[in-house]
Amino acid sequence: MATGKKYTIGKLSELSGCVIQTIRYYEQISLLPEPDRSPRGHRLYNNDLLARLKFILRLRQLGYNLEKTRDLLNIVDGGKYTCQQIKKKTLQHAQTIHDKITDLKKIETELLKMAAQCNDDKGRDCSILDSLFHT
Amino acid sequence: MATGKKYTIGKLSELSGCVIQTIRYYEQISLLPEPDRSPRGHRLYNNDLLARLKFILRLRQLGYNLEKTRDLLNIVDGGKYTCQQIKKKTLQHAQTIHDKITDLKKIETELLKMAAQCNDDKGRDCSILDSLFHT
DNA sequence: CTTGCACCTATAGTTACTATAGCATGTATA
DNA sequence: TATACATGCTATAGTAACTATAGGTGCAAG
Repeated sequence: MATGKKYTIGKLSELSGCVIQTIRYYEQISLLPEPDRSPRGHRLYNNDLLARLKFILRLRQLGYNLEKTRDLLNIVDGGKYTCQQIKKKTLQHAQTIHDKITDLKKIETELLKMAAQCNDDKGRDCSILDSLFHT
Repeated sequence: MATGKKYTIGKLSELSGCVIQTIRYYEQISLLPEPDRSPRGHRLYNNDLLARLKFILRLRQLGYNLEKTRDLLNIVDGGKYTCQQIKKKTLQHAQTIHDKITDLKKIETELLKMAAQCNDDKGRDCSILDSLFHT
């Protein structure tokens, strides 16, 4: 099997949906390895790097921050993991997401409660501002 | 009715629960006005400023960013608002919180679905990584 | 007298990008 | 042949909302 296809950064951007600056940024912080370069000095990517970038983007979509993303990449790169470990980490992350949801729900409830107390007046006597000022 | 009590920034920090640096930061970005100064140049706050700071902190707790916070402060400062307006803004903000909750719930569902597909194996054949790599 | 405390200013660091300036090179067109 | 355009490059600054640090002042207690 010959060497696979090579993409410029523009093509990688197109294929991954990730803007060029972010790709370079991920390289800078070593989430992506330094790719080959053309004689002109342009970055050349292959399918492996495309897959790695997509993996990173998927984790970001799922709310992993870059540190957690790096952590997972290291584990996968090292090859010394068990499916159990990955599951545990996944559930831990799900829990942090769940905690955020809980916080936001509390906030939503408070906001709706405040809004419901409003007499919908055209005046300046505002129960919302009152409760904002006295809590 | 004599002039009210004056607090140093340390006291204001204690009374409000806001750290000193943040108080100075809010002053720097003009969320808080420049307070009086002692002969030594130390900031001196009064109850009005304490109330204003608490109001800001409350909005921050409720998920308002500084721009939205500033917006509300301007409205209150201007005095030209109706209770209706405030209610509308409150409900709009509640909606953005709700949207965040919706996003996070989607993420949580996906994470739990992935975790549920895991065979809990001690091996390296991991369905979670598979789905992460192929989505 | 010197140690400690509370305050001061100005500046840099954090996260995860995003945008800009200024440059090189290859291709398409006038 | 000249020039414009596209694509790439590096380095640096800006964003949000703080947080932390360095270096300095002045007062009071031991």
